Amino acid sequence: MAVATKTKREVVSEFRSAEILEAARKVFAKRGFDQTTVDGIASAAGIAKGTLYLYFHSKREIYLGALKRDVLALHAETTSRVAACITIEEKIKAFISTRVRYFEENRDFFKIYYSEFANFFIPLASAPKGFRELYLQQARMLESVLREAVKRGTIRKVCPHTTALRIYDMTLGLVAQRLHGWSKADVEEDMELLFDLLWRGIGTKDES
Amino acid sequence: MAVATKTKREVVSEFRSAEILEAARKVFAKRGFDQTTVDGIASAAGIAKGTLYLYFHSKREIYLGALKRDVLALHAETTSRVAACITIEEKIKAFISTRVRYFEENRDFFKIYYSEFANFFIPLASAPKGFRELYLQQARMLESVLREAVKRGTIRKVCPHTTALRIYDMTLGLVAQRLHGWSKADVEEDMELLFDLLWRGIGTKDES
Amino acid sequence: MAVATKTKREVVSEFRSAEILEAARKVFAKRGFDQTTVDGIASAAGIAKGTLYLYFHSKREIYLGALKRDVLALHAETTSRVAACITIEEKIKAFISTRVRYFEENRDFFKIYYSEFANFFIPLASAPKGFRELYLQQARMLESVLREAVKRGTIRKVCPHTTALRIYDMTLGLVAQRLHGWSKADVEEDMELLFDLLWRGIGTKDES
Amino acid sequence: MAVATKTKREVVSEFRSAEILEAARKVFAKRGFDQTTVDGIASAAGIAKGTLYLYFHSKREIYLGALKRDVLALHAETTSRVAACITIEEKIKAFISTRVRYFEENRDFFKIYYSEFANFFIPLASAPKGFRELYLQQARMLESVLREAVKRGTIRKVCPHTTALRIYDMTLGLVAQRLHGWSKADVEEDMELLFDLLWRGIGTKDES
DNA sequence: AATGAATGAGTGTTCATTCAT
DNA sequence: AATGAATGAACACTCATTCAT
Repeated sequence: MAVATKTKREVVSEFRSAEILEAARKVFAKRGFDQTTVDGIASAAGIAKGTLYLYFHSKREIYLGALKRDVLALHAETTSRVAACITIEEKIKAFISTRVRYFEENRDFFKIYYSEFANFFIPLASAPKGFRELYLQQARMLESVLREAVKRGTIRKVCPHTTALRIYDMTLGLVAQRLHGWSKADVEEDMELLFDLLWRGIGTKDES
Repeated sequence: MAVATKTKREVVSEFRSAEILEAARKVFAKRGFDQTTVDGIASAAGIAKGTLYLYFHSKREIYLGALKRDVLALHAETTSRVAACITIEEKIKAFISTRVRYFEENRDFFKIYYSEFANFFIPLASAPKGFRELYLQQARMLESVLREAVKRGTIRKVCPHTTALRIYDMTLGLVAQRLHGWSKADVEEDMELLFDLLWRGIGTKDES
Repeated sequence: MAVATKTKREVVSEFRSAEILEAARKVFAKRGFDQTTVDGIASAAGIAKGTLYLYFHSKREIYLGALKRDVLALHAETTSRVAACITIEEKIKAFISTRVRYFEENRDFFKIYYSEFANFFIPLASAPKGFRELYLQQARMLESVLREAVKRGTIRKVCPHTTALRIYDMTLGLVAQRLHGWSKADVEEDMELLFDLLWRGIGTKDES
Repeated sequence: MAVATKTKREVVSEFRSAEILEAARKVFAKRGFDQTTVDGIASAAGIAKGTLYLYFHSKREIYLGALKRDVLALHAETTSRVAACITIEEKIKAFISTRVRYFEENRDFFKIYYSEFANFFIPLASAPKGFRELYLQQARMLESVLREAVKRGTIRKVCPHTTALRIYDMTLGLVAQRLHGWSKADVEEDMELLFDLLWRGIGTKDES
């Protein structure tokens, strides 16, 4: 029973935490870290300010919490979908589409993710310690996919490291520009164009 | 003589402004807009806080001033170098190399530029009014270059708009990752790889 | 119980507000609006500066709050006491004595009231919007008393408007000079002399 | 020649001082002491801020200077005009009319004078040291006129001290209300009514 | 567990005064 | 004498965090 009680408490607690993080994500996405007030988060979450501090130790922790779950989820999903593909072509497509879709469905998350990414040189008060590494892991995963493909001769001898980073950049950039409304095409088309550019290059030699 | 005096004052004034902006750029690059204090800028510039307000009306104005000159300079230089090239190949290379070099030589500027770029969805207190448009102009310039090339058949039928944005993304990303120390190659090599990826694609068909 | 709790909170809150206003009145009376600092009010009230802002939105609001309650109380009391009298003689005496006594008992309030009154041409940052009207109301009330008396022939045909203003002036002046220590007489005597001057004039014709 | 030069300098200097004070009076009358900036005075005077400090040691000194000359002039004129009259009736009329006219013609001065008067309990940063005495002198002058009249039996046995203060109050009040636009009558009529009230009282006994 | 009142360090901006030219 | 750039203390207001209830 003690176990049951504890479990129930934990469940309730986790539920509350999740609620708070969801509210926080909205506010952080709209205002950024510095312009977001703890009061704002509290009222968005519909709870008292003091209550926040029962679940998190600081504004910074809330921020990281709001990022972390999604980052992990996104990375896990990306990794597993890429792994599930067989050909290099499919793997790259999976990488791009998983990320783009996740971001499209979680725009608030994207805004924070992207902002954080761009602010890595500016060690924000908000800056997580091991987050840099976390972001990099995805590029590394893609990198190893490319390395394997190069080794097998499935693609030409590109530098897996920099190429992975370029794909990473373009994927993020694609989502960003879509959010800005700079793209009128639908997601599928945008992703197709991105992949096409990547896969075939812009040379004239063998247009299909 | 009146002219000389006036000129002298103006020169001194402009010199001071430039000094302040240089100091401000450093601080903003290190801490970001919100975490930067006016006191911090003042002491970095080696002047009293009140003196700042003789040259700028607000922290925001200092920030924009710190961005604006370089943004305009970068854009002007990019545009003129691209225009000076004849072939599409050279034009794209010029676009990439001008920007990458400028950023490499003005790292503080890059940090602010990139951060501002990534925070466009988050209308920061610092957010300039027409800055979004300014950034976009560069992509548009590149876009028209691509459109022309497509029309002439110099490159295959890519979408000029999205392709331009991709190039923009990758260029910024390249610099960002170099600043992070994620690239051990020298700039030339990194740019070459980027251009190569862009130009030839990652397909195996005609490796040289 | 919910009601009780709410009431308790409200009571505490109102108590705090009142405490703050009382402290504020002292400080404003001693230093005037501009020379009073919010820190000064806070420390006079024995609370932290931030706490002030839980009860008032701005220094100005504190200032107005410190004035308003007493202004309303004074005006209400004056009006009701005057109304309770029957003869014009009693009414005027009531007007004078109510005001003089209230001010004598609330000297800090008087200083602010008087200062505000004298600064009506100088639209202070502190200047309330409808306060001018509020002050004027009292003169108008007295004016209508005088008008009625003139109509009934109880007093001679004076101009009710200007006479009311003169009485208003002299009443304020009396208190002011007493506060300055320019009068050695007791309040009753001072008021009696004022009324006497008013009522009989300074002519020699029918000295009693 | 040395004398001449010095004199010339002094003349120029006094001329500048006067110009500054005139400009200062306008600004102080419009904004009050605290809300007036030295910059504001300088630009109203059409000179550089630093130049002000060649003629005055502080903002406070400018303020006092802006008051002092007029106060002395007003007091001198009042005293001389009252002295020039023979009957008590004329003397009182002269007291009132001299002051009212001076104020009507120097409204900026009045605003400062009145404001300062009302702020005597609030020892403003602006508060002059011997100014209190200066204001009081006028009342005392009038007081001795009244005392003499009482002694001679020209007026009834009023308390000269308090009566003088009442006349002082009403005179100031009259001007104040005129400036507020609360009086539609012309100056002469307003003064006549004031004197009439004073002289005959509001009793019904001997209406004329 | 939940609250929200209380705190006080921190910030952008103003402005009287000084001083080198 | 005249200037106006430079100064830095001062101030209103905010907000992350704490804690008594």
